[in-house]
Parts: sequence; structure tokens; C-alpha cells
Amino acid sequence: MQAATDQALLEARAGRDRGSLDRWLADDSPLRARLWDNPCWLSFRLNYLTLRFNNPVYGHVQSRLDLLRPDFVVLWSLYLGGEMAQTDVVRSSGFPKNTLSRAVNKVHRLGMIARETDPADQRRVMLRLTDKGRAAVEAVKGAMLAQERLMLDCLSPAERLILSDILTKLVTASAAWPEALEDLPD
Amino acid sequence: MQAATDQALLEARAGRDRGSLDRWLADDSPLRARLWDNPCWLSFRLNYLTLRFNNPVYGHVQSRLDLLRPDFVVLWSLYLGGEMAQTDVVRSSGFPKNTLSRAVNKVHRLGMIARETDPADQRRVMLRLTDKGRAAVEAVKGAMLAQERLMLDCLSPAERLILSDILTKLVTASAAWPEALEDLPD
DNA sequence: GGTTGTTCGTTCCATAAGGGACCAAAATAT
DNA sequence: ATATTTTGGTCCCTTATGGAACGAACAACC
Repeated sequence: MQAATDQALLEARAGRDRGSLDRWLADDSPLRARLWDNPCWLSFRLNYLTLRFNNPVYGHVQSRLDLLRPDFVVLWSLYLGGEMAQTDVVRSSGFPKNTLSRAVNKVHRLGMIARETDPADQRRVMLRLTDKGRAAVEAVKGAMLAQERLMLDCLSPAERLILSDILTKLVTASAAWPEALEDLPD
Repeated sequence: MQAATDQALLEARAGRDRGSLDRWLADDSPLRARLWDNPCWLSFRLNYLTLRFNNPVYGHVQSRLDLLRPDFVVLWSLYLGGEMAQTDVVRSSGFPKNTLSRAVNKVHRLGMIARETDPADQRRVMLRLTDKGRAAVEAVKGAMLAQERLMLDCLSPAERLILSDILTKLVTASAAWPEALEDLPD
């Protein structure tokens, strides 16, 4: 079953035109070295693409809303997930909790979220988007989607589906990855 | 031709078992919201996976070599590309040039790189790894590769090839993406 | 040769960011 | 009930970071 899938994937790949990169990058380009001769090809490509998305998008958010990345992450989380506790934002975003504490304070001060302590557990702070916060998100949502579409432009619909599947697989599997690797042998 | 490829990819995908995520994430999990109901699915997954690689790896580099991320990026670039100018490191890494200027200074002070001005163009500074620098890279290379392998563990060989192809396509296409999008309409 | 514009790299400076200590509330153990 | 541990959030403080201005070496043009 998995073997059959592999077979189909390999055949699909075989039909692809190779060497498209040769038309873009000179043989001695440093970027080419980072792309091809890099033993960490996956992580390099991830880092690079992430940067190419984040720089324009968060630059736009900054200039348009005067919000930093963690600030907007809070809004975006609530926009997607509805009401949730601050800890949930921490866990789903990957930012440290003190950074998000600052961010929550700021967007609250700006009237973009409502915060109230959970009566069931007085440690938890429940967060909810206000109309102003929702408007802020929607003011830049278009630009974000445009950038996302721009990135996906070079892929066929089938490639997009496959990419989505594979990345989902990776994210799912990441639950089992260690947070640190201090204890690795040499 | 592209249509045929698409067809094969779609068929391959159809055979995949769906709902594997359901076994990991509760319906109301905030992470699930970020994964599924996110209109920017690509960029979220990229950001998340990048974080899951960078945190352990650069944490290890920090504790092992006492080097920051830009510091190690310089070493890694030279390790991959051999001798090159500082500007090349800037362009191939995406870091701002002042940040890399600091980094180059630091690793030079530590005796990990040699620097000499290019006689042909006295503005350019040519950089080269010293034995000590090479040793530093190789001291953490194993851990980096291990993390990379760990991430790829959940994918079949065919999926890895496809993923590599698609990401390469994205990186290649990124040459045409804008650096900023201030000028976008609402 | 002078003038203008560009590129490479550094320095200055304001600030974003995260480690760690800390407090309070809840959960757990004794 | 009391002690201990764990969890959710905040605060302090150091440091990493990148924008902007700058100087110097090149390029282009007349």
C-alpha cells in the first residue's frame, strides 16, 4: 500500500522536467551551494522560505498596524480559534510565554482583545477578539493571503495538495520530536 | 504533460490514509485550528517546522560552541561554499549585513575564519574557514544531521524526493517574489 | 579629471526578545 | 488538614537584533 503510493509518486516525479534550477543559478552561486550541496537540505529550504514569507508579511503588519510579530500572533490565534486561554496561544504558537505576556498586554491596551480570568481556574486568562481586533486582522488578511498565493503560484494544484499532505505529516510527527538535543552523543 | 503529472500525483494522494491527524489532535485543540482552519496553511506549517528544527539545533550550537545563530551561519556558509566574500554570505543567508558584520568579527576574533581584503576590489572582504572553524562546524554537524534525519523519518523515500522537488521549485521561484509588499492595495 | 551614483562593510542606537526569578492558584501527595 | 509540586502569568534585566547613517572603494558618465 505504501509501496504502491511510492511507486506512483516516483513515476510522477520521473516525468518532471529536470534542471529548471540551472536556468536560474550560476554554477558558482553561493545560493546554489546552499541549495544543493547542503546536507541539511530540508531545514535550509524551510528556513529560507519561512524568511521569504515572514519578511514582507510582518513588515506590512508592522507598518500598517504598528504591531510586532508576537502581537499579531495573538490576534491571529484568536481569529482562528475563537476564545482561548493565554496558555493555548503559547502552546500553539511556539513563542515563549513572557514574550506573549507582553504581546497580550499590548493588544489589550490597544483595545483589540478582551481578557478575563477564568472563573473555573483563576490562574488562566481567557482571551477574546474585540471588534477592533477583528478589524485589525482583516485589514492585513488580504495581504497575507496574497503573499501565500504568490508563493503557491509556481505549483500545480496537485503539487499543492501533495505538499499540504507532506507538511501535515511532518507537523503531526513533530509531536514526538525532542524540544532540545543537549543529550545527544558526539 | 503537466496535466499527466498532476493526474499521477492526485492518484497517489488518493491512496493515502486520511485522518491520521485525528489520532493526534483533539477536535478543539488550538494547534488543530492553526493547522486546518488556517487560510495561510503553507506559511504556518513552514514557520512551525522551521521553529521545531531551529530551536534544538541552535540551542545545541549555543551550548556547545557558544556561538549565536548568525555566527554559525557564517561558518556553515563557508563550510559549504568554500572561500567567499562577506556579501555572498549576506545574500545567501538572508540576514541583514550589519548582523553578519558582527558575526564575522566574532568568529574571526575566535580564530575560526581568516579574512583578507580582495586585492581586485578593496571593498570586498574574502572569508575562509580555518582548521579551528572547520572543527567547530564538524563538532555539531552530526547533531544537525541527526535532527534532519529525525524530521524526515516520517516520510517515505518517494515523499522525500517529491518534497525536495517542490521546495526547490518554491525556492527557485522566490527569486521573483518582492522583498516587501508595502505597495499592495487593500 | 571631476561628478554622481552604487556597492561593501562598519558603527551607532533604540528596542525587541527571551532566560530566569518570582508570585499566586491549583493539583497532588502525605 | 498540611506539605509539596505543578501550572499560568508577570516582571526584571541582559543581550541580540536590525534600521539608519556613515565612510571608503569602485563604476559610469561627461
